[in-house]
Amino acid sequence: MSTGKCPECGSKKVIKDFARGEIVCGSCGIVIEENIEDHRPEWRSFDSEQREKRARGGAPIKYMRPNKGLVTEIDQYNRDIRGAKISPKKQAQLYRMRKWHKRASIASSMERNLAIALSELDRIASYLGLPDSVRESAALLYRRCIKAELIRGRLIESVVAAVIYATCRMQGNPRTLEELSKVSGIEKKEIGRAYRFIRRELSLDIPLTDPSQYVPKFTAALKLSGQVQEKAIKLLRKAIGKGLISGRGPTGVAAAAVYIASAMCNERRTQKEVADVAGVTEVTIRNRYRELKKELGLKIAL
DNA sequence: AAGACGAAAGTGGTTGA
DNA sequence: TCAACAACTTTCGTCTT
Repeated sequence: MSTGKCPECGSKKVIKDFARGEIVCGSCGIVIEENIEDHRPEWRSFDSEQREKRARGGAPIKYMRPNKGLVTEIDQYNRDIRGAKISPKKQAQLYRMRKWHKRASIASSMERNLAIALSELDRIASYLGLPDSVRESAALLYRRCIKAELIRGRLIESVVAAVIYATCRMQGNPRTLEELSKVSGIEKKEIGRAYRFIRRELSLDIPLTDPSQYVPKFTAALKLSGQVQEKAIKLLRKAIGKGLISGRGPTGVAAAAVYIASAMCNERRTQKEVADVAGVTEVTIRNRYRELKKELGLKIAL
């Protein structure tokens, strides 16, 4: 193995040439080792925070993810496969080939981007069981993002997730950032950031999420009757009328309403059960529940 | 024993200077 | 860019069923 010392001449000038996969002695030129693997990360980092985020075990990302590694390249060395120099005429030809290859790549990068994005979009959509209408609108929205050049500098996946998030909300079928994060593998804040960005740049008009939109999901997950569902939505209507929900997380409010409604209909669920399906804590339910009870003057036997 | 309740301290994100 | 801030979570002790 590479000891940092040349076995032939003893010189310490040992050079790792990753482009050729060789370890050579910088002094006498002997090849110490052939076919070495490049253990350098395939990413660059600009500060320690990034380095921590990107460092990981396993194979380079480009082999784990389809499409990402699939770019053809014409390398920069004017040599044939045996390493011999090639004629000036051929060199000129190679130069032109490189040039046009590069141009063609850029022209098709948009197409490729879209292709990756659409397959990812489809994957997430089926994972979340979204209807075709959502997929269509989401795809359309993504195309708008490309046109407006909003993708550059962002992971395709995070934009896709943001687009789906936005579309779901616009169609009154909201998903939480949590859910998107789970199926896309992108961090919640990253999706949120991308979402806010495209909403601003495309000036999308997306209203605040109405808590009652979450109610059917929660009641279904808790196997509660339609009666409870209606009751919960009625409670929320009143609460909204009193301006009780502004600034509150919609899931928390919805969860509290479901909790109250379940108790009122004698189909009681514990705070913990409701909290789990809603993705909030019991404490939050209690806080919302307290507010609802107070403001709506509810008398409930609990 | 399990659930409900609430206080206090901690966390991550938004906002306004 | 930074500090203040609101919403939410975590943790923990107490009370109720």
